[in-house]
Amino acid sequence: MTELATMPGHLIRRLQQIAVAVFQNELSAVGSDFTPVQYAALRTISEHPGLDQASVSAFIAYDRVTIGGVIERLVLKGVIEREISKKDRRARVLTITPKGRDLLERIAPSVSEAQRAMLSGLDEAETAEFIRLLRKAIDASNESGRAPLRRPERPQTASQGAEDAAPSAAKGGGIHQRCQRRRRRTLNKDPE
Amino acid sequence: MTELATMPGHLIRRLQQIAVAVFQNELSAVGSDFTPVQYAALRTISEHPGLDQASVSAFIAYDRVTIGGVIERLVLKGVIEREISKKDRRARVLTITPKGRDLLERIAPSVSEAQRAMLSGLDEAETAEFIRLLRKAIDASNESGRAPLRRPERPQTASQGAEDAAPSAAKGGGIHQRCQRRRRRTLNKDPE
DNA sequence: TACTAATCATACGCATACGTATCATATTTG
DNA sequence: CAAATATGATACGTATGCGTATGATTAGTA
Repeated sequence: MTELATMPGHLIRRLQQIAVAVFQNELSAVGSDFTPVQYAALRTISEHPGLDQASVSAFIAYDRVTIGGVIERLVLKGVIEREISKKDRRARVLTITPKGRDLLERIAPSVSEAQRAMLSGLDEAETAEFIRLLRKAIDASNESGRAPLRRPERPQTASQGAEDAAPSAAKGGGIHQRCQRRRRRTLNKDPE
Repeated sequence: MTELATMPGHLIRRLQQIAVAVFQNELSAVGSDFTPVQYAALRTISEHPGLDQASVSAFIAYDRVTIGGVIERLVLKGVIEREISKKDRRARVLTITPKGRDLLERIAPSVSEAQRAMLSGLDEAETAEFIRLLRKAIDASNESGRAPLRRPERPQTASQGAEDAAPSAAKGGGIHQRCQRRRRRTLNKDPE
C-alpha cells in the first residue's frame, strides 16, 4: 500500500488548503475578506460584464450551484449587481459595481503576493515548471470535474459587455442532464 | 493584472476538484462511497491504531474540527470504533474494525488507479517531478495552513498500537489558542 | 494544594463543493 | 403551433474546511 504522504491526491489537497490560507492571510492584511472563489468570480464578472451565472461558472470551471451562492454573497457585499436578462428571462445578468472595481484594484497587490507566497518553496524555474505541469494535468482531465472549463459565447447585455468573444464548445456539454448520467456519490452504500 | 487562468491558486483549486472527482468515480465503480478525506483518516487510524482525534488530524495535516465530523461518519459507517481513553478522559481512542480493514483492502486498487488517473496528462518523469515540487512547496509553507503536519508521540492504547514512534514537535505548536492569534476571516469587513 | 493555563472534543456559523430535484422559460421538433 | 427537450436559477441535503466558543480534563505553577 502506497504511503499516504506520497499520494498526489493528498498532496494536492494540502497545497490547496495552504493556498487558500495564504490568500486569505494576504487579503485580511489589507482589510479584505474576499475568498479565493469570490475573487475569481468577481474578476470574471469584471472582465466580462453581462455574463449570466451559468457562463461565469463555465468560464472559471466552477460548479453552477456553488456559484449561485458565491454570486449571492457578492451581491450582498455590494460589489456586483444582478438583474434579469432582457433577452432570456431565466438568466441573471451580472455587472461589477464601482465599489467592486475599487476593491479589485486595491487588493491586486495582495493577490499577486499571495500567488508568489503560496509557492515560496519553489525557485523561479521550479515555479514555472510547476505551473506548466498543473496546466497540463488539468487540461488532460478537464472533463473529469463536474464543471469543465468552457468558453461562453454571448455578451448578453449587448451595449457594453462585448469583450467576451472566444467561441467554442459551450452549452450542451455540461453535466446536469435531467435524466442524470455520471452519478458519483449515489447508489453507493458499501455492501455490508 | 495577471490572467486568472495562469494563477497558481486557481490551477491548484481546479486540480484538487478534479482529483476529488476522479477519486470518487473510481471508488463508486467498486461500490464504495468513501471520500478522499475519509479514506485518509481511515488509513491513518488503520496504520496507527489507538490515536486520538487530535493526533489523527495532526498526522494528516487536517483541521481538528473537520476531522471530528469525518470520524463521526466513519463511526456511523461501522469502519472504526471510538472510545474514551483510559489515560486521558478527554481523548477518544480510535481503532479500525474488521469491516473497515476489509473495505480498505478492497478499494486499494481503485485508490491507486485514482492517483494515476488524476495525473493522466503527465508522463512518468513529469509525474515524479510534479510530486517532488508539490512536496517541496508544501514543506516550505507547512505552517501557513491551519493544521500543519505534525508527528504524534503517544501510542495511547498501549498493547497493540505501538508502531507510531516518530517523535518531534507535536503539541504546543497548534493554533486554537484560547486568546487567538492568526485571525484570518475576522475583523475584516472591507472598508466601505 | 489552589489557581492558571493547556488540551481534547464538540458546538455553531459561514463558505465552498456538488448530487439531485424543481420551477420558469427557451429552444427544438414533429 | 404543440409537445418534447434543454437550459438558467434555485432549493435541499451532505461533506469538507475553518474561525470561534465552551465544557471537561489534565498539566503546570505559585
